[in-house]
Amino acid sequence: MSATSAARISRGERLNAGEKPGRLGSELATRGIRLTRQRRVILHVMDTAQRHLDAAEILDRARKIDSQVHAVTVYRTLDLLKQLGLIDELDLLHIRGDRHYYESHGPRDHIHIACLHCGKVREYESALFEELKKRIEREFDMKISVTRTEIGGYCLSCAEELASQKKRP
Amino acid sequence: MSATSAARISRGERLNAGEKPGRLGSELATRGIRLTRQRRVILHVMDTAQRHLDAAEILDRARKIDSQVHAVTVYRTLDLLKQLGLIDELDLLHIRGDRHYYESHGPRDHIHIACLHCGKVREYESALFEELKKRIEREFDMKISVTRTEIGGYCLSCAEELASQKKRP
DNA sequence: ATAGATGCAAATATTTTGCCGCCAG
DNA sequence: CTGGCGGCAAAATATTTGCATCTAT
Repeated sequence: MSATSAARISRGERLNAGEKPGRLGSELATRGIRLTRQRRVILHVMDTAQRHLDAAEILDRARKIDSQVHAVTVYRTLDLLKQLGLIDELDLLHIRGDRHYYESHGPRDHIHIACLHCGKVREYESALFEELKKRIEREFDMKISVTRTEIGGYCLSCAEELASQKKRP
Repeated sequence: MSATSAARISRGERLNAGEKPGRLGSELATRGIRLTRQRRVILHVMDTAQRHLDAAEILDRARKIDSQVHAVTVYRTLDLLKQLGLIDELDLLHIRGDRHYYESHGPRDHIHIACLHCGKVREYESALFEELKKRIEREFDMKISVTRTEIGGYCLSCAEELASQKKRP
């Protein structure tokens, strides 16, 4: 087709050609992996996300930046990032259905703590958990390469809400 | 249809009418939940499983006992058991695709430790993990009702296999 | 120039739903 | 007897694949 790249880019948030890549982009560049226009957009979405997104949400946000991004490309890019260990795939205890959620993961592991009622997810880093991992590596003769810990319960405000509903339903 | 229950039951493993219910069956009975023929079969499969099964595997095993069991019923029964908190739904880090795996869960939590190469899953109970949960409950003012910890790595034999392949591919 | 990416459509895979007849309690 | 269940088919959802075309390097 004859449209230029610029013409495809929406009016909202945009990615300048010269913009410096985020963490994920740098990682791919380091490994000599081709950085296409679509990948740059998807990586930007992942790099700047403030919460866990599923594939459809990633697609939505990517399209707001560049309407030409396709669902298939999102899936393929997520696969690539998973393979490289640059993102984690979470299920968050299926609180909101069976979708998968993705997060760009930094150098440290963390535990996901989710409220089963309001769905809010908090993160928690813990020396105790690091200790647990070390112990498992020793006892099972195994080098751990990925961990996923999801804990569900009711946060204080939801617990109160539910308790008061129980009194007068 | 006019076939009797007995006629529908296959020649292999079978469930006698008088057979005492396993843990899951007792739980449902206690709660006054109807125990149909199909549920009995599915609960039996879950109660006696020695490893994590996905829905299709549960269906297969159930059909070996009673060929009339349907996929829909398996899904509905699994939902029921999930709701009641009698089984856990695992993803096992998607080692083997995006299916869900189920296990009847006893009184204690355990951590799942999976080899990313051979797919073997081992379980691990840990006082350290219990301590971690207590600490989280305190720090987040939250009553934990479900946890899921999945740890992936390469077991000793797979690590060796992979290392030797690397030398001469 | 060319290996590797993308787009599109169609195929898979998995799980859910509506409706009706059936059965456990 | 009767309200909850299960069967069936069809729908909904989510993800993957084949192939032709395009593009980043």
